[in-house]
Amino acid sequence: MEISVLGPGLQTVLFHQSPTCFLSIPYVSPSSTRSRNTQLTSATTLSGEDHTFYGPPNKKSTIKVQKRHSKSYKERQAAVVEVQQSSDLNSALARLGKMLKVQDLNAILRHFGKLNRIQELYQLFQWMQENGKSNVSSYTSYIKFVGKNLDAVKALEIYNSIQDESTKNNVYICNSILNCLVRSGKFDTSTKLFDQMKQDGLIPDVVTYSTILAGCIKVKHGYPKALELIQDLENNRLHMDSVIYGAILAVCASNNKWEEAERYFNQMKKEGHSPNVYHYSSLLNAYSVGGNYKKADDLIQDMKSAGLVPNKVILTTLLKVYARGGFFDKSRELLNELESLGYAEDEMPYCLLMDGLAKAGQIHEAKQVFDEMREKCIKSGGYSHSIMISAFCRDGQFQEAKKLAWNFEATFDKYDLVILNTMLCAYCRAGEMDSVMKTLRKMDELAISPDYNTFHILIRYFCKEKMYLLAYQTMEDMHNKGHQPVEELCSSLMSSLGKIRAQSEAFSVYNMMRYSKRPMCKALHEKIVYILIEGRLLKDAYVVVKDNAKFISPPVIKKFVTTFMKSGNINLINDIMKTVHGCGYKIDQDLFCLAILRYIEQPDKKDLLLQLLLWMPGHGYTVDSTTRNLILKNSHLLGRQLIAEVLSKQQMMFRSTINTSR
DNA sequence: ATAGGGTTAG
Repeated sequence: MEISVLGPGLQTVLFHQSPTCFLSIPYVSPSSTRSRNTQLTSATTLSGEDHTFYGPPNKKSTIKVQKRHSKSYKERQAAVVEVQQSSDLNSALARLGKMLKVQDLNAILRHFGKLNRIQELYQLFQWMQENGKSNVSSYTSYIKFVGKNLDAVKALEIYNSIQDESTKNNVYICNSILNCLVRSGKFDTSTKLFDQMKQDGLIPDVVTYSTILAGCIKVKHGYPKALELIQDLENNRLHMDSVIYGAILAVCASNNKWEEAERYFNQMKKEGHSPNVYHYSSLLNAYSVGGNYKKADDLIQDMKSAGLVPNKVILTTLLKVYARGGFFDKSRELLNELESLGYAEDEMPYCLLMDGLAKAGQIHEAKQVFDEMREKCIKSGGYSHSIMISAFCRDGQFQEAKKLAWNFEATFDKYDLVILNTMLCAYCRAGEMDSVMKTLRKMDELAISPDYNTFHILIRYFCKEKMYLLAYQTMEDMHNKGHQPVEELCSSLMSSLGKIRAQSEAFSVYNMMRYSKRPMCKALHEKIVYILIEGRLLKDAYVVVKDNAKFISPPVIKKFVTTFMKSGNINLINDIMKTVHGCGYKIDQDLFCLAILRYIEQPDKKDLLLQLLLWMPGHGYTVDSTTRNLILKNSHLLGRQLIAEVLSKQQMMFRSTINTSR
């Protein structure tokens, strides 16, 4: 059929087996031989488009070819449009698919992708695979569009389903899937996959590095990772380009690294890249944390002399520098300038000034800016409320904070995690239980998951209200979600739970701290042992003592052993003695007495008593006369003969140890 | 013949 499309005049040329003809076969994934064959046919058909394959130069024939060729091109173009517009994709493909080349199908694929026509995207790609009309570019685009439609998992599945190794290592395909992961916030997955790809033979290029670097901007601890990537890039003899510089500058800015940002900025200039407004903006932003207005002003001058005009973002960022630096007169002046330029129509510059004032302790002045915004009817998305509510909370003005939170709810019907946390904080501090519960229900309705801050606010509040079990449950939730509460909060909750006799909950809080990655305060071990003794959770106490004896004071160890001898599991008595002794604790005579009393009460444990008596002398202990008499008095229960033997043996052994040590 | 980045607020 291809022949009929191209016209009979070209048959000989097309089927003439010249070596160059093979060169025109595009790269095809060797994953399926079927794909290869079909590709070969279509490639042969297509090669007619390339005039270099038409043999010796012959002007006349070339023109002729071109003419015929453009006819087929037009037909194909028409078919592309028809497929794109058809209401039944599969039937259109059945009709027209065979005359379309892979690149035509790829164009259709991109067309569907750009219009988010996901269903057709899936269908078309499937058809292309089944008919052996897909290549590396098809995968690249397909993965990109599947990922763009927020289905990074699906995109990853597609990538993982690729069998052929060289396709899997293709840098375009790798970059495409890595970009999907980064954009959907799966940064860790992207870096792990990147490492795997390198191991499997990927040779990354600058695009690969800029893709991963982009992920470092939004992620915490992104800075060291970014440096590692830059190092890796240099080790691979690649050069940083303007895009890479843009990304690393943004990473520096969001990690408060102004010196490093400055260094990269100068380096890029030195290498002949002209910074654009984004590069300037990132560096300016890096200066804002330190409020370094002198550097910021110089940078603006530099920017102007490079012929760039400071835009709204640049000027707003400059305002941020002034406000963070506490230069409120300069900030106000710049805000006026922004107003006259029409750059202060939304709340952002006001927010920057307000936040700067509030953090400098000038709450009243911050509130004035807030009120000024209302007077000027500045558009607000709720940020200014959030800033003022936090400011009031920080300043201890909980009633004001609460009122503003209510005002937020009355004014806006839009919530996100930050405003919910801010409101929660205000309600908790003001003791508005109803509003707290209402806010939590709202959060649940909106399916906004609580974060570290939410949990902390709630736990603190429940503790303050003496609702310790609720605080405990909240902490358990927090822990299960993978957040580690700060130690002070754990420690205070642990003590409070101990006081209300919820000792096993207290122990559970202790374990949350114990098995977190952070080092914990040594005094907590002793604290929990005390609580566990109170709760008669002696087996748990034993575990803590065993693991942390060196942090536990002798009186508490003594209290533990005493309690254990009286009411702990009798089978563990000897173990406890040995362990505590092994930890360097000198066991008092009254403790042995207590243990022996337990054994006398339970004659079936006489073997354990004998073991203890035999263990003692070797470790510097012997029974005193009272205990000895006690044993002898009860020796009928234990076996007279045996007891007499063991006691005399103990005496002999003890004497010999004393003699040896002399 | 397909892949990449960057700016401001809670």
